[in-house]
Amino acid sequence: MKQSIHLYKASLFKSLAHPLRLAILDALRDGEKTVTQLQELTSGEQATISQHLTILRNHHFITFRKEGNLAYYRNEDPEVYIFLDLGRQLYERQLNRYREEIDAQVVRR
Amino acid sequence: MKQSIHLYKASLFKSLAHPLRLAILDALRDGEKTVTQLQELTSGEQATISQHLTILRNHHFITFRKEGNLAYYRNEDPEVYIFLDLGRQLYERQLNRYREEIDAQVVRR
DNA sequence: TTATAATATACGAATGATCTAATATTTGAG
DNA sequence: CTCAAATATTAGATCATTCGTATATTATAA
Repeated sequence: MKQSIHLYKASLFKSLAHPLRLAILDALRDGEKTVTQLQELTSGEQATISQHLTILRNHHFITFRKEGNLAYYRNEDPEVYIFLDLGRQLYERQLNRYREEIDAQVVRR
Repeated sequence: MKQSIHLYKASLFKSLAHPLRLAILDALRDGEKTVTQLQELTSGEQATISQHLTILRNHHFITFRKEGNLAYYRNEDPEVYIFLDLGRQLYERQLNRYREEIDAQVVRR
């Protein structure tokens, strides 16, 4: 049955379906960052960031190394960016469609 | 900054992050289906299906036509399938691991 | 007109996700 | 050892999503 596939895929999408987690992944596009740096880049609370990092780690999108008392996080699966970028295309197509609708309405008057 | 993009993308992912909605989209791969057919294919409750159809409609992934008292739903944005398939391909290894976990849980009940 | 089938909607209950605040852990400095 | 900085974890409160049940709507048939 395909139900387990749908469950898995749903959990995959869910893990990406949060603005802060997307911001974190974007911030890690150009190499590793400490938690503090991620806090500054995304303007999220310390505990909140840490929790979202855990979620992304659990899904193997990111990993980290410890150096002293700093944790350097980095992307673990570059293909997630292909995925995110394709999501961007979807977004843009829908935006264009929406614009066309608006334009059509304006013309009709 | 990019916060609104992240918000939008998150809502996009969220709209796909449900097993039943994924099942519906899959069922519509080979052409239009009535709500009753979708109910049978996905074994979801009538009201539940209808609610999920509304969510997918709001995101312009699907649309429908009315014929008599039947509603024929169909895909509105083929690119969503490229997106769904990419997710599948890229994470198949993880999927297998996860599927084993789920199946093990199902068997246990 | 009444009845029935197909679908949609409304709304509260249940469930799940996220945030906040407090506390714990680890490391290095002094 | 004690302290401070960085990060993680926990518990409860809050918020969002989903589901179940009931009701509404619409089209058709009788």
